[in-house]
Amino acid sequence: MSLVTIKDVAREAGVSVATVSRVWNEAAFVSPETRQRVAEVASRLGYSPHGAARSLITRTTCALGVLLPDLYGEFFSEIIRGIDHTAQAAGYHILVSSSHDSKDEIDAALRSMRGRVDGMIIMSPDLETQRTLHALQGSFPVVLLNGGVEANEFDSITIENHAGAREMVLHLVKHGHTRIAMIAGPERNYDAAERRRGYETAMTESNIAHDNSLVVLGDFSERSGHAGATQLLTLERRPTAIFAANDSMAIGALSALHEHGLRVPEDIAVAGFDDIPLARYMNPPLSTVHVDISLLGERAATLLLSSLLQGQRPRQQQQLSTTLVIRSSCGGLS
Amino acid sequence: MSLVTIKDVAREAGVSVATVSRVWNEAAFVSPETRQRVAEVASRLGYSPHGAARSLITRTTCALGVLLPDLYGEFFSEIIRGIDHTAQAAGYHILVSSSHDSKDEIDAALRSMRGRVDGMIIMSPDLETQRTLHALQGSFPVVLLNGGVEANEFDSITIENHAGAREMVLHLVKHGHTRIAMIAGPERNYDAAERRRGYETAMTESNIAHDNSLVVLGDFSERSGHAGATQLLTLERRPTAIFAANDSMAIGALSALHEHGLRVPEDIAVAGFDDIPLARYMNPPLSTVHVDISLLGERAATLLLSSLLQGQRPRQQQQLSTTLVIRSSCGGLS
DNA sequence: TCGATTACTGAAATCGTTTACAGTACTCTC
DNA sequence: GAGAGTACTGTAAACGATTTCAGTAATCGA
Repeated sequence: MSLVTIKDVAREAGVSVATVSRVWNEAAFVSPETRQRVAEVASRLGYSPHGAARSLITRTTCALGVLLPDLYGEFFSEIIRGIDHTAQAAGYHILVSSSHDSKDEIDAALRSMRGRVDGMIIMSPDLETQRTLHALQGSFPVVLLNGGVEANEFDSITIENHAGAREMVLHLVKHGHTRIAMIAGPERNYDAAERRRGYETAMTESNIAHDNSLVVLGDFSERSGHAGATQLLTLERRPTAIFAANDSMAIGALSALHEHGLRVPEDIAVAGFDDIPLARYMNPPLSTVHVDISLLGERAATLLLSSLLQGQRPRQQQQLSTTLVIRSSCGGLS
Repeated sequence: MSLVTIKDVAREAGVSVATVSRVWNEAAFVSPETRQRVAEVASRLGYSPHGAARSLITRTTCALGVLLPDLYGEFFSEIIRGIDHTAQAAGYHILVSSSHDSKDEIDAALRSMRGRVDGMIIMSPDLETQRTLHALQGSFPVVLLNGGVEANEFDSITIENHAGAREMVLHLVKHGHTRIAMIAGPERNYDAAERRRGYETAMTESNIAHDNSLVVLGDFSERSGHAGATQLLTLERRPTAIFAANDSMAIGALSALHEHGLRVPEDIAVAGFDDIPLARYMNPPLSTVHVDISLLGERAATLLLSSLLQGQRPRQQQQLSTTLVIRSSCGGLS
């Protein structure tokens, strides 16, 4: 693979390396014959420039780093998909690294990506790690997903977690539910915290007394949703609706309810958050707060690319809006 | 980010760049005082070595390239997850690139990764592109996922598609089904072709006359599974079981059946392939052919890493075995 | 015919590292 | 006190590209 260098091509074609480089980059004036000959030799030898060497001198790698907390489920695959599509269209690669929760891990990942990427997209919903990022401010083009850092330190895109959750809960209230349970996400997770806050806001606005036993904690996995719902069913006064902080947990909850012989939505309503592609194929189809996840990735990549091209410019904070998608799992189709 | 170089550190610490390099790589003898001083200056200046420069001289990038057909759904997120975990543990990064179907796209992706990765994991189920890969043989460490290339050209890992599909269909037959439909995958897709072949083998072995109208084509998406099932329901003699070439399509099929008011498995049995994490949370829980997808990724990464370390060695062809997971969607729990 | 312009090409510096090689300054050993 | 080792450190040559600068040959206008 990396055996044939620009020198080989130059020697074989009887020109200097400079000329080969010029042919390759279609830069300056090269006579048609020379260009032709070099191109021919290059393709015969199977030459393609060495990325590292190139980026050493051009000071650009044409690669974006992507740091994610963990690669699990459709949520992350959709994000990566969005980022990759946008990056690829602009001729960029993406360097993915997952499972970075602790400060040290993030630090290490950042260091080891130095000189390999032109900028980074970081999704670090854990509230703890925000401080690490703080230090890094300004030294490197970064786009934050689901940050929760103070405004204008970084470019960032956040989901309208609070508004979306509030809206869904209000919808449930509107359809007569008052005992609405929530399967919340990890406590230290920013998105989870905001969604929970949205739930609480809606409950308060609806003058429903707060009942702590109605909120159980999950970790965004189907398994934890299943466990959460099971726990809720043991309550003396059973909730009439369950709002899960993401679709995976909602799906786990659905399955737990079925196991207990409960009908959804007749006996108990269920709603999720994210609208992963599978949500509409559930039985019953899952009502959820729609987030265009892949768009989230696209936006992040676009933002990062624009900041690479434009250099210094004011930081941008974007919000990704959510919409209610009412299917039949919450019984509020009317 | 890339402002502070080894020279800066050297100057600041009053030593040569060689010494700094030695401290960093913990290589040769450096006096404790010097080491201490250099380390202190380095961390004060926030130095970390420039990846490109480093890999230029060391001729190693500590990165693996991953070429995928498309990043969609849990299947791919699980694969990437498996690869990333293994790579990370070995101190490697992964460079992901998706949506490469045509020969030209794969070519371009391969070229542009030159000098940026030490080896590649390629998943190119399309039978067409196999020829492109052929050309590349031997020039670069490559592990193929779901290949279908002739043995011993590359390291490869393939799923036991044929055996798994056959086993599932035999299971359905054993439970009394004779009109078994299949929602197959894309025709030019290797995995899809093998799974279909497994279905046909099982039908033949069971002396069930082949009925072409029982096989409809999908593209591995939920949507196409939904469409496929809908189509099958229009048949005069309705099938009593549907075997989908992957879980996403099976899930789509489930949803179509529910919409038509059919009970699963009482009216019609459904089975899938892959056992994505969600399968068990379906309603009813989906019977499927279990594939440890994340292990597939891990194995691929492990294989590639070992070939990087060991250099030339005989090619390895591994098979990833499948197991039947009978849940209630196919009614054969007994 | 001469100088200027144009069109093309090559030599060499550069990017930020690693590493072979060549010192230097000790400490031992006899 | 000479020679040999040891422990450390610096110089400089790579790695494979890009790019500035200068040089050459051909063409052109006067």
